[in-house]
Amino acid sequence: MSPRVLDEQSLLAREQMIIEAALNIIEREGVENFTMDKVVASVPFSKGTVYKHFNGKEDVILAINNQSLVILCDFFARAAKYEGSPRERMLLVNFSYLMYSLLHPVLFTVELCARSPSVLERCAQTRIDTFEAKQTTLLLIIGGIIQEAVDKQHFKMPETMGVEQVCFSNWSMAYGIISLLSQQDEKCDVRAGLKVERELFNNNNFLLDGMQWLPLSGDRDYKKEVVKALETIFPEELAKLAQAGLRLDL
Amino acid sequence: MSPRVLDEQSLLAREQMIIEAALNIIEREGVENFTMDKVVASVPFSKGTVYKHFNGKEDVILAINNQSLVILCDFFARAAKYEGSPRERMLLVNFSYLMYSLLHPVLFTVELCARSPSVLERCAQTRIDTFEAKQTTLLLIIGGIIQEAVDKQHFKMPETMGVEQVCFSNWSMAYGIISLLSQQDEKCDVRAGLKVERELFNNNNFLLDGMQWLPLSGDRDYKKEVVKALETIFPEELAKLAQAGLRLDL
DNA sequence: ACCTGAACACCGTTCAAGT
DNA sequence: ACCTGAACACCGTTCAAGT
Repeated sequence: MSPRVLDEQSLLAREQMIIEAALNIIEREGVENFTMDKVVASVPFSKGTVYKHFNGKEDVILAINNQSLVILCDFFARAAKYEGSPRERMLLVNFSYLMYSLLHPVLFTVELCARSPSVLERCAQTRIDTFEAKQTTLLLIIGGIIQEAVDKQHFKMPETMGVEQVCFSNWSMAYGIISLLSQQDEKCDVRAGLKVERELFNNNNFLLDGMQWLPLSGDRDYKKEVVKALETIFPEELAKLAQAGLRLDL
Repeated sequence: MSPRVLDEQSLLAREQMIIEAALNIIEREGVENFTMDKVVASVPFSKGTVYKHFNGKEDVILAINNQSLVILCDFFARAAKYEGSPRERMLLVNFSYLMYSLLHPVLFTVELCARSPSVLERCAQTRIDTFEAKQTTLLLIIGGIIQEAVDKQHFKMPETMGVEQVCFSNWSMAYGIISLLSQQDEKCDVRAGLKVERELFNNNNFLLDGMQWLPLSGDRDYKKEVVKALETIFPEELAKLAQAGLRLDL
């Protein structure tokens, strides 16, 4: 009898089951209470099999994050293809990141954990490679908008910078704001009076104005434009947020 | 015989010993390998005593972070009192955060961990309060610079914003850049071509230019000023970095 | 009043034994 | 070739017993 070799198909299916089981646990109990034992218990395979797919618990967390990035990527793409000036779409991409963090708070929390050094250091290199690749995809969407702005002469690239650097400017700005303000549950001094959507809007305008990316915020009512555009791009998502009592207040 | 009651003095001394032992372990083995067992083994008290001081492992991590913030606070203060325009000092405060992350990479890593939701959720409320308080102190230093810029009419506060919001703009910008670029060890696509000091410098100028905070970057050679100021404020620290092969390349 | 460390439940990971 | 789950080492946390 020839040795049966598992086809890639079913291997992937199994991996997918594990990832989904893990996400379920995290959604019910929080990342901080996530364990491999619980995963194994809620999946029809043994520990050994689970460990054949994943280096360990941290590796599972990164795997979840890698999947989440597909959702985020879709958000980015929808924002990027909106018809509007490049600058407006840049703003919209950042707001799509915010939408993502609000609609999928657990996934966003997983992302924050996945990025923390103590987790990343325990992951399989191939999974880190996938993570990097997905991240690059996201940055390329931003890069495309920047390139278009340059082509349309809305924006003149500073001599000392490349496209990747302008990408990173935008991304790190949004990441800083959203990650620092996303742990909203506590009643804490520091974040009092800060509204994530407003800070994101303001900072984005400052940053792009500082880059001289036209049209400047003084010449356009970006607030109105963003509100309108979001309703076009994310109608169902906004409804879902409103249902949860969350309303963007620009 | 009257029951001996431990004075606060020795309680604090003991807590300090535990914190230092923990930091030692983290410095040797990394946050990801930090355990309470190891702490107890390297300290002359029993498990029970350690747990009398700390809610658990995460609580110890936050305690370390709270202490580290004193060092960071000193860095901020030194940058803030440099003689120079408010805008220059704002830039310097952000660079002092960068200096801190380079000089104390382990402490900065601990900060990233401490901020991650899975850790924060397990800490004692009083320790979280201390964390918030220290954070507020940091933001107040930034706030003082902003206030001074307003007083000197270098900067007109946007009508829709308060001082805390401008503080947060600056802080989140620096935090986003430094935290995303600080896990430098891996050879990863995304961060290729990005230099943390340069991105921080550029983004800060964009942000402040966008805010119309005078003097604008076109009217001043901030690069030269920052280099000179850092040599004045952090001479020993820069030497230590250079010794480690790290040189700020603006 | 305070401290100790044994004890327990749980977790991560491995690998010899099975099919 | 692949899977299983017992086994092990370690970890976090508690608390009855000691001083």
